Amino acid sequence: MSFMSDFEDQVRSAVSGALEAAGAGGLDFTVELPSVEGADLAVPCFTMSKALRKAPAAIAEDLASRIQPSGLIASVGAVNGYLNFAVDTAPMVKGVLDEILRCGPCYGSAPASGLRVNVEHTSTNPTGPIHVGRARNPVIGDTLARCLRRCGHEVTTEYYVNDVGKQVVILTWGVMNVSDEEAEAEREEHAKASGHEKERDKTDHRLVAKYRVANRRMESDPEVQAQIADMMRRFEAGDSEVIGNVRKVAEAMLDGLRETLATINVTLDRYTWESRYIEDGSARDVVSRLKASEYAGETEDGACYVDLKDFGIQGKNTKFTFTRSDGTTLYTTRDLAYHIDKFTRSDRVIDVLGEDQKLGSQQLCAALRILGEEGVPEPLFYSFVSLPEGKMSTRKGVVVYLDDLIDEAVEHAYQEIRSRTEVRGSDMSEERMREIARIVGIGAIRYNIVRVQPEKQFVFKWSEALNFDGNSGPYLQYVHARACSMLRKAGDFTRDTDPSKLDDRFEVNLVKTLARYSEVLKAAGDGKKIHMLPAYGHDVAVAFNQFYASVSVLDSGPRRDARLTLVECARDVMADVLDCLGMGAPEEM
RNA sequence: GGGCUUGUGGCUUAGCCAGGAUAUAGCGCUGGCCUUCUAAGCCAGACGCCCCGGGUUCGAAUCCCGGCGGGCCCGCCA
Repeated sequence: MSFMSDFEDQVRSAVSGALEAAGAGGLDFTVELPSVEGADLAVPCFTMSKALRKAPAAIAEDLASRIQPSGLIASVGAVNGYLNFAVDTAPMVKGVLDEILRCGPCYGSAPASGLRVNVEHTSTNPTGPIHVGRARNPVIGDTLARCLRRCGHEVTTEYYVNDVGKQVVILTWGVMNVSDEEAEAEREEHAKASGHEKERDKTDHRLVAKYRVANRRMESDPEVQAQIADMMRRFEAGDSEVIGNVRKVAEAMLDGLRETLATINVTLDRYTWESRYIEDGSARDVVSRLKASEYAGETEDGACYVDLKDFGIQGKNTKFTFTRSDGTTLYTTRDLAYHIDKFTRSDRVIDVLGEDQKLGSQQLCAALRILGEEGVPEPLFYSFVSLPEGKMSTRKGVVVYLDDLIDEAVEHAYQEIRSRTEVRGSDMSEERMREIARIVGIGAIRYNIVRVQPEKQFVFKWSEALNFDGNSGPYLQYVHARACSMLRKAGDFTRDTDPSKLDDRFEVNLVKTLARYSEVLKAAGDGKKIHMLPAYGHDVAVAFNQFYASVSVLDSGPRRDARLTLVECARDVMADVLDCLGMGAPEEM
């Protein structure tokens, strides 16, 4: 149990007691975080006004006079119709710091819940490199997974690989039919158009050139179109040669994507291939179960659907088709089989999806209910990232690749580090500077993505992506590096959590901020509000920097050990926040 | 056309679901702070009809209704 929730419990019972004494026992009230300084929790008295037939201000005065500060409650006051409570800072400071030192990296985390949570994220079609338009998905998904682990759950992250369908078949046709020379020419042209010297030598970038050429040729050449259509037919008929080729190409592309994901600290526990649900017959099973349902119907051509109008789906989207007229399954049918499968191995299923999937996800949930499945996936939607000039498109080449963004951010970080080491006259090695530049550049990218609520539209701007000041990833990392530097310079010290030595307002404020961590993790993980986490990290950083600026830790006589202990605790919490954000925690920068 | 979503200082953004005190923070802007623990920092300041109009309420950025602007979706695609 965290310190602040103990405090809240005491406030609740104090107010209940006071109401009882005032002859209004059982009256409902809320406890909230005050927006004014000098109070740690507040109880608004406006709602009690009617029942007590008294002005809120008078109620607050009356209740305040009936509460004796005790336990963790240091003071009670009546202001503007609110009951304001201040926490007793001494036990708070000691309690929180002792807890951080006792728990180590587990501080803030909840005990094991035994709940199996599956987080599906990224799942981009293996037809081209990841671009910033889609980059929100892995960052949101990975951050959420890290939060959920800290909420005590057994988390599995999973990538659903779409190796079925026209797009991968076109790519496969391209890989088999477009010559390396032709692809190279395409790459050069594309590089020129996007302002690069040359395209990078990386599997996914090499393969996507063939995909682009294949798309162009298909549009202009009916013969190519026929070949691709033939491949599609053979694929759906279960031709093992075609399926094998497609799988091989998709694997190669996926290797490139995995490499990119790994550089931004995203690794997934499991890759599930869509074709598997055709092979193992579970998609067919879904078909026969849906056909047997009372909502099933069939078009004149023989395509099958279920009508979802009783499931809250509006307008002309109520017919959810699950087989073509030739009887073959559709993406959505296989997605049903996939979700049924996920629920056999998870208690809670979360899908991180682009906003274009909203209707599809609703239909999926309705179909699962028709199938009598108990579990329903929880979608987490994000809006697309666009460029100032408009939407990104792999095929048109209007795109900023995540790999390019990473390079740019790392280079920018390197320049910053180099100029700083010069100013400071430190002798950091070239290798070390490069290493830290990676941590800082990648941290900036991840932070920049999660700091905004997922549903908000996001226009990609280099100036924002490369902002290393203020509300940025490097700002948090800087605090960690500063704290490490101080602890390095301090040498050995004896841990001291004596609150009488930590009574400066900035010290108390820093501890209060550290005390909030577990609540933040709960909201960010279980509540799926991951943007709370970067905001919290920013709060910790601000509190630390204020403390840093107001006292000279290494030169503070009898308070030195206590202050160093606070520095250590702040650094450890910040290190965990950074890790939860999938960012590195550099010891110098 | 219908559905979903979004609109908060010049720009970006928190708060909205569970309505309450002077609306959060960053960039940018103005002015201060490095002989002393990393100035990627700290301090002070200016900048807001919380898209518009109604309604509910003692009280609305928040809830309801109606507009307007942006985004997404409405395939026997994936």
